[in-house]
Amino acid sequence: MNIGDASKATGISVKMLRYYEEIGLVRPALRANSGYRVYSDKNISTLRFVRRARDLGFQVKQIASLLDLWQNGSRASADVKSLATAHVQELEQRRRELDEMIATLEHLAHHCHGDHRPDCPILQNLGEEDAPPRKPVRKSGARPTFAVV
Amino acid sequence: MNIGDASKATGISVKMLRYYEEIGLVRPALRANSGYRVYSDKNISTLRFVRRARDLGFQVKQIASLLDLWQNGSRASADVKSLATAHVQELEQRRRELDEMIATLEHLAHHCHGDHRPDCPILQNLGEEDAPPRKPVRKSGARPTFAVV
DNA sequence: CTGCACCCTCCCGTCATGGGAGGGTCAAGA
DNA sequence: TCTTGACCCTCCCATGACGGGAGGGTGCAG
Repeated sequence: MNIGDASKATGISVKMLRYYEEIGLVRPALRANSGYRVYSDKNISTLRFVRRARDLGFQVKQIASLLDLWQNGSRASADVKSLATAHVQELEQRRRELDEMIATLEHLAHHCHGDHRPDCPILQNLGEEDAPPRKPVRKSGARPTFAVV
Repeated sequence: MNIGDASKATGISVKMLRYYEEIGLVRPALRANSGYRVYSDKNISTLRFVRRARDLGFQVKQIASLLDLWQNGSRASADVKSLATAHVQELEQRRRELDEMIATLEHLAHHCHGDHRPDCPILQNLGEEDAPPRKPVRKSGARPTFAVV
């Protein structure tokens, strides 16, 4: 199987297949004499695992850990579970943030008549003076992930 | 007001204040003889507007549009509203995706006993063979934003 | 043999943000 | 007056998870 077939089989773009290899998430594929990457069924199922984890919003580093656990027969399920629940908590945190934004915006939009007149509670709210000064710090948790989030 | 004070007053980091200026989101601040940026109260309130919009998950380009509308007395509230509701829909899309991930993971984690034994439905699920082949395409909607997403 | 689809590497762009080097400015205190 | 330390400046690089494209090789069908 060449990389294009592997892409179709896994749902991971060709670019990403090469990238995952480059960053060491998966072991380098074997090469044909031509230099083309060659994928085995085992490679494919590993990659499929990766895609699924990615679909669940795991970051590449976490996927690496999951892969380790997956391939290590003597793992403890507790390790997997804690990884998963930690991730769930992060997702929930992001969801809370989204909820807040959505609620605020829907509230404001609901009170905006949305016609030719200029007055609009959305802009009024954004322009108010009482801004909660919130530190210019944004280091923990909630980092951007790939597209899906 | 120097940039550090502006940062404290707005909750935007010094780095970001310079960045917003650089990309043209806000007009360049005046400079003192020393070369230091000097911020007026008006500058501060504009920046506060920016931070609020950012807190609501708007991207920089959208914030630029909002700023235009804000500063343009002859705007139509309909324009603001449509911008806002489009954004809400995007946030809702992301929330749906999060919901799906969370539901799946919680379900799996719930059935994982999480002890010393290796068997674990989470890994089993990720490793299953029936992966929905989903195209390796991810171009529309759902792009990563800053931290909060 | 030609054409086309595929593959290769290498480099750059994205978006919002932080980090740090290397150096100038300013005000308070000794 | 000199020093110290807290600011500020610009410039460049890194992040994460991708995509785009140039420039060139490979492989197979007609």
